[in-house]
Amino acid sequence: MVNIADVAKAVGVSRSTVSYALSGNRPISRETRERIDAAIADLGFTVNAGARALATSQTMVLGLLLQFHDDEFPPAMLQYILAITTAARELGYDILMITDDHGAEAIQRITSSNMVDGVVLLDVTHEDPRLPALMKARQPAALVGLPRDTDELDVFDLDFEGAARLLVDHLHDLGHREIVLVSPPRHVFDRGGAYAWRFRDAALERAAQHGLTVHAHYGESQQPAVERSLNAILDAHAQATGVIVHNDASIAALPAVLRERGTVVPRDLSVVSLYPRNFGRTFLLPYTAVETSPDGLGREAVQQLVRRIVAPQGGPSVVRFIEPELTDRGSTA
Amino acid sequence: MVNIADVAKAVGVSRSTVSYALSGNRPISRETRERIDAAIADLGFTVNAGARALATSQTMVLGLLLQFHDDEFPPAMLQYILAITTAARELGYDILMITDDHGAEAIQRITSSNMVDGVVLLDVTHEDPRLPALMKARQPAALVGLPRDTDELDVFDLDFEGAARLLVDHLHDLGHREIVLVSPPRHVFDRGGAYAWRFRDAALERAAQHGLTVHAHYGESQQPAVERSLNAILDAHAQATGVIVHNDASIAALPAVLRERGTVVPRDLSVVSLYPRNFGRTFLLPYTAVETSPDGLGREAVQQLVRRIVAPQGGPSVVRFIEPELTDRGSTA
DNA sequence: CTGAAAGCGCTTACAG
DNA sequence: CTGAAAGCGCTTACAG
Repeated sequence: MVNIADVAKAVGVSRSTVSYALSGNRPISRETRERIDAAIADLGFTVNAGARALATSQTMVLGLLLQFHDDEFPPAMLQYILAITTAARELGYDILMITDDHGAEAIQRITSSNMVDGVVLLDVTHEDPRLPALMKARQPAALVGLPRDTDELDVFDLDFEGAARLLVDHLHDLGHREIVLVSPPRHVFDRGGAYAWRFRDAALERAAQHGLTVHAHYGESQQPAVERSLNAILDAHAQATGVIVHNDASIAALPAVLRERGTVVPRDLSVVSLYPRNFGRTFLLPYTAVETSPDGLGREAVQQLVRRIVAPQGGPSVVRFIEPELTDRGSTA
Repeated sequence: MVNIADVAKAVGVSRSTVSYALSGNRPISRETRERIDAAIADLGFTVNAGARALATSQTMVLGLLLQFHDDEFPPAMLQYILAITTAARELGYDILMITDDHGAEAIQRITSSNMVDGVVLLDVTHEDPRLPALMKARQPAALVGLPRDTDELDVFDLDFEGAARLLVDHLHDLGHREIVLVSPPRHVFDRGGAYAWRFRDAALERAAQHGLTVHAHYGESQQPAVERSLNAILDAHAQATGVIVHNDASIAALPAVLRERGTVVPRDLSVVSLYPRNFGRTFLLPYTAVETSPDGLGREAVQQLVRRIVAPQGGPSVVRFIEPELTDRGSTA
């Protein structure tokens, strides 16, 4: 292992000079700087991450906490992971992936041992059991998903209420009077996935204002139950002219289900939904939809987290709801 | 920050005694050990990861290198990530996720700075540009995917040749004489995804031995091209009685395509494929298939990597091909 | 069974 | 513009 002392010796300067040349934290004469750079390249020197972390109390690593629930939709989760990793890298940070079942313990483990400078929490629930551990940690955090109590927390999420209103309005404006809503599975509600009821309740409320009839149902998240439940729901409401699908697994399965039923969109049924734009690469999703943005959400969370790391007392906590945007793909009439 | 000196002071012993109590690397009297444990719990002490890494030259972190190509199938990739992270955790390691575009530089960066004790490489290609950086690294590696030159490398992959033979034999034994093969997209071949041609070439060879006619085609990886290409391929070979799909995106899209075409499996067409068992949770995949095993593959790779870390000179390099297993789901006749 | 001390490889006030 | 030295928080031979 070539270390900073080797470089210093090769150049004939002190270790501190090499260190300052590395960090730029004090002026170095052009000549010594160049000789130092040359020696570093020559010897193939790289700063030892552990030593630097020990000296500076900064690891340049962020923890990413996720839990792969059964109802999680793999493509969505992967998109979050990639977006967060990329955003972090752009700011000079690496990502420590934590998928432990016991998130609270994992947070305690990586923060108290100083393995990370901050933490990103995915899939935050209403009463997220990981939050107490987070509050005790020295390091700041950024959440994706809305907890009940947002005090002192930086939170990022889609504006699901707004998205629901946008979609209900869209159907209402087109003249639909009876619609079906396919929500996430019941156990998403049970475990506190606030996005599920935030969307549903806002949709129901808006529909009531419009005098619309809405049949709200839990969808499923795993095949073959997804198809079965979609068929059962559609069977039960043959007179409905529109459907709002707020359920990744269900919207992915919908095209095949509708083909099998001989239902033509939008002639026989209008369909609107809510999913990341690039799901369309993996699935055939020709539906008018509000675009959730795992990329944007992940990126904003990371940026805010890094801001906090750099300036721990940098302003009040933020709760940011991404504004929903509707993309019309002609699946409504 | 409470450190080991604080614990030592609280108990009235030396720092080394606390350290040895922590590691168990030398006998400690029961009484002192208990008082140390109590003090640790009391003060909420946790070993500082950076300091330990510096002292031991071990980080207990593994690097996981992946690149999300356009042709990558999200559910498959996520499964690898989760399997590897879980397997690592069971052995006491955390995962540093690296998704950089320039894998070689990233390897150089995390290994030379000693951020990781070893590296897992996903999606290894025939002439993988990351391998030179790997050979230069102090840390050992485990590859998932077969490179041209496996010297000194621990490599894990499915036995794609065996899988191809198994599927060809299966169709042949049922009396099929003309079959279609849907391979990964052309650019997977171009960039050196050896699994693509290993499967195809073995299938063609076996078919020739049997006197079967095989129409081999590149499939696509992104919608809507996936459906379009499947339809074109099926149109072109209406007389074929069986199809082998070696392409995640295509097999996921196949049920909808066949419904649309009015093709009933296996009455009109026999279908066999190759995909991870639990794709069936996300997609409706009622097809007889060889089960690829991202979980098993990832786990074996991690276990071997950790073995190497613990015993750097521990035996010759291994190239392990997982034996293919056929699950009959009745999609052939 | 336990302690004093060197060392891991950095950074950064302190001095000049 | 540069150097000598303390310190970050551990581990582990060396001694007893």
